[in-house]
Amino acid sequence: MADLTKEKIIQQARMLFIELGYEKVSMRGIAKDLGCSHGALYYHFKNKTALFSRVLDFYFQELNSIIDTIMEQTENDRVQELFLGFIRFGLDHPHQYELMFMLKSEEMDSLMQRAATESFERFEAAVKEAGNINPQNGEIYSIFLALHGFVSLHLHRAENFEAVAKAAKRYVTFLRKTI
Amino acid sequence: MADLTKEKIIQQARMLFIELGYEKVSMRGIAKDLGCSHGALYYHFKNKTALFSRVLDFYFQELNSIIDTIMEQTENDRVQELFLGFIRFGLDHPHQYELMFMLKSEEMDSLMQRAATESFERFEAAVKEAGNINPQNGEIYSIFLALHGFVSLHLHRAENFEAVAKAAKRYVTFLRKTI
DNA sequence: AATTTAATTGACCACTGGTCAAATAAGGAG
DNA sequence: CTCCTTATTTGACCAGTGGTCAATTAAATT
Repeated sequence: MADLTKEKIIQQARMLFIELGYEKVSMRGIAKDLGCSHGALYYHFKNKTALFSRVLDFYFQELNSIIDTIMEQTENDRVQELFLGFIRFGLDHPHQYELMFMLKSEEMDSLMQRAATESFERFEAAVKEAGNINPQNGEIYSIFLALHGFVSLHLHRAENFEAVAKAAKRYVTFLRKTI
Repeated sequence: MADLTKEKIIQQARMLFIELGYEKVSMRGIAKDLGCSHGALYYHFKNKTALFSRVLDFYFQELNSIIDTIMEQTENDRVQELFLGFIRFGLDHPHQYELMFMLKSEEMDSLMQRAATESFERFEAAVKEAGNINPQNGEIYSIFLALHGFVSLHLHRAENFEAVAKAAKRYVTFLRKTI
């Protein structure tokens, strides 16, 4: 027994959520893919929300590692890379981005905000370091919001990042002017 | 009979969607409030989505009329008023805003885009007129996206517009610099 | 071997969106 | 008024959902 671990459940759920979105993934669906009953899932996670919040952690880790990778570069304009990197991440992983930043859910809010805030702080620190600046008054937060606006409204119109790469670059240039 | 009109259904649904959000409103719930069976609703609207899209039209009309009202002013900086007006609308009607701009739904997309696009065009024309400018390359669209970013991320953290009025004004000033 | 603990099952509940044959009401036509 | 057609409305029904829980099974401990 016990080959049904929390980890295995999270991994399976992770793929399903990305493929189908939050609503269309059912606990029974996850259980079926894992070859167990849906009741078993409720032994490991108290409800669908709790399972999803664990999956969310994974998603944010991915975004964090993208930021880290960009910061390891030396030759490029890393501020621009950070801005574009965020947009690219959103548009190339639309379902995932939606789950991370566009899902509304009472109980989820605090959990999501935890990871989301952490990701933002990493983003903010990276921008400061890359741009060798130290703006206050939440200017970087404003930029973050603006990037989110771009992503969220292009999410389902654009096929992927490449499809709006030009517009994204223009937008990023437009935003850079402000700091 | 026939005192159950499309209009009555739309009005009741309109309030319920705002109060509870899309998911938590059920056709049975609407029917109960109207004193009819849920089956009757399916005579007037082919499904929940179709009913909701009619409700959405109402919501966008409200936004449109806010834009119109601002444009009737003469003394104020109407560009700033337009930007702030959009943010205020979003934060003071969070549920409604969510339904208008943050709901993802396959079939809904085209319908929502129709009304949303119309609203944006009105916004764009207003900004051009108020600012006496004619920017190209979708700069106004960029600003619209940026405003949406601000609203969407403050939607459930802020109690209402007043709670973030200062940040909103800073943000708007920040955006104005770009055109 | 006996007992305790960890995990799993599947029947069950109240709910959802949606369908549809049947019942009901309304309006004309003769 | 009757007959027929058309416009509504009902409520049983379906497949599906998230969630609960007593009963069972497997594993570890004594």
